[in-house]
Amino acid sequence: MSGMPQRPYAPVLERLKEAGLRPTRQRLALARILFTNGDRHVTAEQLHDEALKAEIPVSLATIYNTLHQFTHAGLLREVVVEPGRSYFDTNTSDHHHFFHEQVGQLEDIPGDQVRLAELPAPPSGTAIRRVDVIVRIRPS
Amino acid sequence: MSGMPQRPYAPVLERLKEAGLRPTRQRLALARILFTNGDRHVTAEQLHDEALKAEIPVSLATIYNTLHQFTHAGLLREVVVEPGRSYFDTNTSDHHHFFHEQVGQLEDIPGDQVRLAELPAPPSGTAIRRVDVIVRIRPS
DNA sequence: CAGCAGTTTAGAATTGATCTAGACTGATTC
DNA sequence: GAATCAGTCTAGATCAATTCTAAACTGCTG
Ligand SMILES: [Mn+2]
Ligand SMILES: [Mn+2]
Ligand SMILES: [Zn+2]
Ligand SMILES: [Zn+2]
Repeated sequence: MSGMPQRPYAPVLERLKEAGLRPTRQRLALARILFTNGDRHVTAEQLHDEALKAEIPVSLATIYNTLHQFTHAGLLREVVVEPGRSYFDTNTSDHHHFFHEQVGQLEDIPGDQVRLAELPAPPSGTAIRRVDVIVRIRPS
Repeated sequence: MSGMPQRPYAPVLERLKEAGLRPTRQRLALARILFTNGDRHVTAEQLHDEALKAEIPVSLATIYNTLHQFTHAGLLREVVVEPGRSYFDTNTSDHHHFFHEQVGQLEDIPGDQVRLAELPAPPSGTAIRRVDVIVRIRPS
């Protein structure tokens, strides 16, 4: 047992380099957790727990640093749906979200499934940076 | 100087009674600040400051209590746009928002100025509780 | 392999919000 | 109007998420 890691580091290493981020032990490990498991929406706390379970002792401060660096590098996108807690989205393409309030869980809505037929012009002197559509759902 | 207050208490008193909330000194004062100045988007901290400036010493705990009671009574609506801070909206009609990120300020978009032409069905077993559209803007 | 900018980290600090338990008060009853 | 009491208010403690700090560490480059 235990030869090479289940998942290769090469692709995420490449992503970090492209983003101009030094591929440190912690960043590599976190990038692998985040980017080799399909689209994800994680909180800092969740990622921290996962890292520790995967035997990667990372401090919470580094989790926050890394999440923000990845976000600023365009590898992640921050989504705010609840006061007091941020979610980080590995899907950086144009899309929107269901938010399951009881569970605190985000789910993608493909970008083409929400059409904003009409959108007002931004107040003069301002430009639109991003449009977020949050569809809040609950068990029925 | 100082006869009757600039703004009458009667109308807000009426609103409180209708909502089944006992019209206490603090609730009356806060309701007057909130509801007799047009549509507003305030944080707890902002409302607290305003109250103190208006010579109405209210504790921060009461500010939070009141904001939540008003929200649950349908007099206010909570809007989440930033991690770590909630805004309370005196406009409870169906509408959406510009959010000026640099300033931390919300601005109404009339409900009919955003049309969601297409909206996906909610995941089975769930129902839509509310749809929030946040248009994030910045100075250009 | 020396040097150093960039990175990580433990722990303290900050922030917005909530909780607690006791004091207060608006409404109701006599 | 005084007594009563559920509902309300408040100071202060507490909490959860996040950020900050300053010192140790580590990936590069020369
Ligand atoms: Mn950031
Ligand atoms: Mn609430
Ligand atoms: Zn997403
Ligand atoms: Zn509004």
